[in-house]
Amino acid sequence: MATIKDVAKAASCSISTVSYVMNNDTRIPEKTANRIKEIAHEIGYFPLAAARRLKKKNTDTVIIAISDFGGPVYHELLNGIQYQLAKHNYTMIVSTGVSSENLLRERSADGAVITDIHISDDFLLRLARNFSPIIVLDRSLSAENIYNMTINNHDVMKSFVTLMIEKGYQKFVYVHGVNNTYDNLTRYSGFRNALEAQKIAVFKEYYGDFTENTGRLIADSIMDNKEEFPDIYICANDETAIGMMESFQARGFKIPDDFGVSGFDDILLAAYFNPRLSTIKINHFDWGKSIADTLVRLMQQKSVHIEKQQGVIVLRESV
Amino acid sequence: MATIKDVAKAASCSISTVSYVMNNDTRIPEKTANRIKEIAHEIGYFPLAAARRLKKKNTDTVIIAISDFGGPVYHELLNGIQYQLAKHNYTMIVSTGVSSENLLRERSADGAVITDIHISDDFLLRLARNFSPIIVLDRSLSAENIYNMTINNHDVMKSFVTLMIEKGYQKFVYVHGVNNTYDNLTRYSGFRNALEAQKIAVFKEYYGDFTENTGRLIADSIMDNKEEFPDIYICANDETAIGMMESFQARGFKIPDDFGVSGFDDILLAAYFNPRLSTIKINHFDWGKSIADTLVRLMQQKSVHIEKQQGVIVLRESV
DNA sequence: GTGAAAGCGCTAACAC
DNA sequence: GTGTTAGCGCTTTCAC
Repeated sequence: MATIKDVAKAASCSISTVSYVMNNDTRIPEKTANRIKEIAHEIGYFPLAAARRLKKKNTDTVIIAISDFGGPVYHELLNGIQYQLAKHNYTMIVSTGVSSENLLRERSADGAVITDIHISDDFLLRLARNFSPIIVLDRSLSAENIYNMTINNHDVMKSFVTLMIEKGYQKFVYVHGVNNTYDNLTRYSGFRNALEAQKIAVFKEYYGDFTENTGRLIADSIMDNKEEFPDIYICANDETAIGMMESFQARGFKIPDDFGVSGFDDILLAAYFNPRLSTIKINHFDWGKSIADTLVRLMQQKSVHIEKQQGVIVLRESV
Repeated sequence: MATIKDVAKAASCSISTVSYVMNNDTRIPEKTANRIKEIAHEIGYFPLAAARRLKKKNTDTVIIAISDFGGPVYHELLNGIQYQLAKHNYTMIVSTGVSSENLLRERSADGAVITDIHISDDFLLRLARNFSPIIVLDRSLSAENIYNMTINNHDVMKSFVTLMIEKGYQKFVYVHGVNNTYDNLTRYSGFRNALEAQKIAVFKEYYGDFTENTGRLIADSIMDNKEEFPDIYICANDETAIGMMESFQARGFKIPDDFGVSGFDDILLAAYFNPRLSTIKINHFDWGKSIADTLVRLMQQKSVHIEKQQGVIVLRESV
């Protein structure tokens, strides 16, 4: 493997000169620099990350720990983060499961974004003693070096349900996402609060997992068991809502005539589905960008001002 | 930041003893080892990746360079790779765009899997001079240190189209994915070859990009322009096929009565869509596992035997 | 403008 | 069983 020594030898100069050139130090005249760059290119030399990191004490890298590579939501979020990070010349690496824990523990990056429910609060709290900054998207966790950049799930869901009550809906069902997750819990409590404020009881609840497929299964079981329909199904996210609508429609039900269905996220498909899905729009790309900006400022020891990412209500045809 | 020195000092031993303990060297008696582990844990010490990598000349890490975080296909592929890599105690990192190139050039891993059309052949060829192994999934590239683990797109597509001819279909349309990609080109040539073998001319071709949304747009434009329908639309992948079917059905067409539609990949939704989509099944999870196994063997300098991942024809209702 | 040399945090060969 | 030490490939201070 070619090292800085090989280049120095081939260029008959010292390794420090090569290092200066590789780092575009202006002290080296252009002519010399170009000659050395050419030699490096020819040899196929590029500085080894491990050596540079050890010396410089930074990695110019950011870790995004996600729970899963699927789903239309992460997609846009990751694109937004990557887009903005690239502007600041940071390298982004995405990981799941045990890989994330390895990378974090060994401090393979200068900053981290966590949205993986499999990583425990304890792990993060320990990590934060030796690692900063950590931005969490999937929980509310307070400690030095940990920053929360969540969505205003509760407030926007409460507004949405209140609006549905004003539109005349009375019997409300909530279809949960993965239980005990921050997103599900906060959306659910917004839902409850809206009903309680109007002294309306919850008609029924179902338990899903944020996927289209489980949405289909829930609707199938409702129809199979001939359960009574509410006025509206408030789903924890769009995918669940779309899965349910697919099953209901397959057996001839009309939405919103027979009952309404709403989602959360505003994924691409939401606007294309028939009926077009009413939902709460989260601009995941923008969210990603602001996460990246905040992370970069934190890594540069600059002050940050964090606000919750705002969801906005999008009324279409399904309610 | 806590280093090995801090632990040694706190434990009143040498840094080598700490190192042995952290690496579970059996020379250190359990009692001592536990004491030192406890101290390390208390201090919050964990070996720094950069230092270890520099010394050991390996990273125990693998890079997966993808072009995009979206889509149901990558999802399963990545899960399969991660699943199998974890068994061998490798850490997996996923990256896109310029991040991938940075990581590869700086040799931040011991092996790489490439499925990102934005990375040029030239880049890989240069990289392969200083980096091995590299497994490519999205092209056919022959050089030392580069290994191809592609799908038998051509052959299985040819078999599928031949079968369709036998079923009586005569007028064939091909709906392309992203042009010039390996997957699209090889599937298309399988399609062409099947027709040529039976002296059947291609009825028409459309140009998509592997997405559901573009599939919808293509179908919309076909109907808007009142273009003549073929007997069957052979789509480059499932998402395109499903997008087209959605649009056709929205305007009252019946599949397969009015015309057939086929896909490629067998994504989860293919089996749930109405009509259930006939397609060519790629088991992406298994593919991912065998990619991981091969990569691990290569990193261990063991011999490998590579075969193309086999697609299998799945006939359902849409043709 | 260029070079010599220290040292980042770790592993492992070698010595005892 | 434990400690001493060289050195991985770089960056950067300091000297000239």
